[in-house]
Amino acid sequence: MPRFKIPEITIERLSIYLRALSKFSDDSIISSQGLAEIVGTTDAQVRKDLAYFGEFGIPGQGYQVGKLRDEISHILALDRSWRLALVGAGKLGTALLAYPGFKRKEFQIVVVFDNDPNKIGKEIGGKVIQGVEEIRKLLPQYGVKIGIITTPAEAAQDVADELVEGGVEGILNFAPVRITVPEGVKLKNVDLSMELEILSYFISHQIKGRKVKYEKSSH
Amino acid sequence: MPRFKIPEITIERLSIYLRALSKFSDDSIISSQGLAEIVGTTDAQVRKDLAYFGEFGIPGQGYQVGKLRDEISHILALDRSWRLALVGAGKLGTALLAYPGFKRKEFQIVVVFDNDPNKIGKEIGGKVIQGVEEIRKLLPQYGVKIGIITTPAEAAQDVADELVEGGVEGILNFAPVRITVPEGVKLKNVDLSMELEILSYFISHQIKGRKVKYEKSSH
DNA sequence: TTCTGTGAAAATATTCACAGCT
DNA sequence: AGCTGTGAATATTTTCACAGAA
Repeated sequence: MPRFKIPEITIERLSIYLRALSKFSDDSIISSQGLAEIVGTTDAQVRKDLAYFGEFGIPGQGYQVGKLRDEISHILALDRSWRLALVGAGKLGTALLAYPGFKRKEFQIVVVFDNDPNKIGKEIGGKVIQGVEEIRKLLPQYGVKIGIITTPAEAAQDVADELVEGGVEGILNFAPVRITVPEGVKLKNVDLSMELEILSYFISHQIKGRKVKYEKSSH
Repeated sequence: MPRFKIPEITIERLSIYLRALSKFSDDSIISSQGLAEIVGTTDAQVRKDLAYFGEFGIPGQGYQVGKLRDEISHILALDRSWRLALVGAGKLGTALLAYPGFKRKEFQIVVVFDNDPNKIGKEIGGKVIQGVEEIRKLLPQYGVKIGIITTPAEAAQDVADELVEGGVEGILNFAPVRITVPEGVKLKNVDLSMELEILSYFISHQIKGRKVKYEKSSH
């Protein structure tokens, strides 16, 4: 099995498998086919994805759910606790503070920053909002390794730079703008407009499930 | 050029190209290489993506920004107006109502639903919150074609079913659960936890930019 | 027998490299 | 001279199909 250069899509699927497994009891057994059906892929795909990392299954049986969950958690490094910083205490930031997926022991938002003097010092989700100029000083103190950007587009690059200065190793960017980070920092953009635009494309090109040929707008 | 079966990744990139173009004036010219550098891909990739849909460039020159923007907008069906329904008037829903990417003339949230009797009848973002049992009746009246689910996980599948009954052609699901929809309805899951888990994986496997081989947790 | 793990084959996606247009 | 559009070559990802383990 390959040791690195695992495609991101495989990691995404591991995450999906993990969620699907949560519906089963630890000591139950699930086959690659069973798991594949739940998440909408093929049995071969499931086996290939898992086989990158080891031999977790029992031939003739399948995968023991509890063990598989532990293995995937370990692969995704979810058997540790990540400390996160949230920058941008607006509506989206507030929503994320309450989002179930962000309220897990593996991912804890431990500091919140904003640049609005009216917000600084106030509490949000149990955290006192800090000024953005404190980022690079406070991140090491809080042991933050992941930063979440929920600022307006204009501020995003500056905030990213500060987060990098503060020593984060990963950034989740919700601001609707592409930002750049140095090598060695992992950046994930979550672009909500893009998702809508993709829907827009597929809806208008798949009307009634038919294959519709593309029509040029001009010439 | 192919007429259908365009990979989703190409559509994603078109969306990214479109955003990158917004920084330039309509009558400026940009080369595939210039665009590629901004969005972090290759010139060949840009040309290939665009060539699926037509010949938009000028050999020896590049692409005229205004024209290219119009063409991509047309491909993505952004030269029309989509009417959306939002189900789940919680924090995330409220945040989305205010999200810049969702406040464009192309995408208008025209109705909001919730199942909380305390919320129904109240206003949010200028819309009166309707009860979820009204979904299938009201969607056709409002001309809604896209539904956004921001409910808790438990409610998501039921809501999706209602949206489908109401005639939506696309669903953007923010609930942290996989849902299923019939053929002909396009589903996009936005899984915020997954993004964090991917970061978790890459950070812990790329420490100091080194290739670190994976260590099995057992055996 | 059933289902895993995995090479080999097939399908997709990306990159190369260049003819031809401006 | 410079840059597009595009077949051909590569590279990557998925699927097939089967030997071997339980």
